Amino acid sequence: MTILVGFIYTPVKQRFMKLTSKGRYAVMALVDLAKFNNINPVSLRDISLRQGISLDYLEQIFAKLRKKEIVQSVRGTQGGYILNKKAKEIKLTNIFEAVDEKVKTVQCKKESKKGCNGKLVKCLTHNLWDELESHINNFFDKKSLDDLVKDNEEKRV
Amino acid sequence: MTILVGFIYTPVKQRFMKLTSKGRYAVMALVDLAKFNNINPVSLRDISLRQGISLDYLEQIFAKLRKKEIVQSVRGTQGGYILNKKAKEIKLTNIFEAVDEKVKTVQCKKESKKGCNGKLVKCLTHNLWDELESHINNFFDKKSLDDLVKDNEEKRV
DNA sequence: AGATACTTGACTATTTTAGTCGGGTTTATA
DNA sequence: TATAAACCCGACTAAAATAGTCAAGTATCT
Repeated sequence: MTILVGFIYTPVKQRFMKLTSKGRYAVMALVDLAKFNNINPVSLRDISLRQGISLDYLEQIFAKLRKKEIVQSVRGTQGGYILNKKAKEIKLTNIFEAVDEKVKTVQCKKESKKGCNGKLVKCLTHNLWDELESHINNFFDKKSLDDLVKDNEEKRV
Repeated sequence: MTILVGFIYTPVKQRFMKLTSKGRYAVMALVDLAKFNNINPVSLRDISLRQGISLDYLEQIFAKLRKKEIVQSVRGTQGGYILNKKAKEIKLTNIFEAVDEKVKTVQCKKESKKGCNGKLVKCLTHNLWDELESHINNFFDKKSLDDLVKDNEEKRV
């Protein structure tokens, strides 16, 4: 039963944090790319086969990565993708940003003079989400593609 | 174009990490409850009004919290909910678990003898997701409801 | 010329989210 | 004892997001 008097309830439909297959695929594909990125470009077909990701979906993901200048494309036969920066300089944050995975936990705008949820005060848990956000982003900011490749090589030995 | 020879591609539809309004509402509501949980039970109606969360939705959320014994219900007039444990003993992990917010980053089963994605080896980024999972859960395991209430009181002063 | 590979954009089945809605039952109090 | 406040329960749903698919290109190497 919803009977609210003198109070307009405005639903908040927005998801406030996500991390899905798209982001995971992007990272997996880039680690693969970084590993095989010696001289020749790596084709999406190869990545698709090795990593078990739909080729069509990979194309979408790489279009985004290209726009954000994380990879460069080489067209034609023997073409593919190469990294556009050193693996050390590509942080997880950059990758997730590129493919639209947000780690934004607070939907209240900092610029606005109002508090959260249209109220005049900060919501009770505002600081928590702020903290959480930086906790996670801190992790992503530190981790580079290079770390992942090295981590992977170590485990192989 | 998807032309894969000798390779059966099995899509993974599963989201691997989420944290949405339901979890946020649960935490907000419980902080509210903990603050006003002195002698009398707190009604969902009051929480709804104070926190701007749909009453119907709150009822769903509290049903789950009750099943997990985080809150206790008091029926009848002047009824409501009370905490079933000390605020110090209720960790964020418990809350998120209760309302089905998973922080499970790896979909590969640890028990299975196979690796990830049905392959024989771990996927390239397996360790990353493992690390991320414990990084986040570590944060949630430490934070208790009591911390949040105190944090809130401090900021008021 | 032909094959390989990237490029673009539209389309879609399925699932999830964030609720709503309608009917209960329980209990304090007037 | 009537009533209203509160919890209880299950079904339903609009909208959005996800994880793709599909079609029709263009560029480049051999």
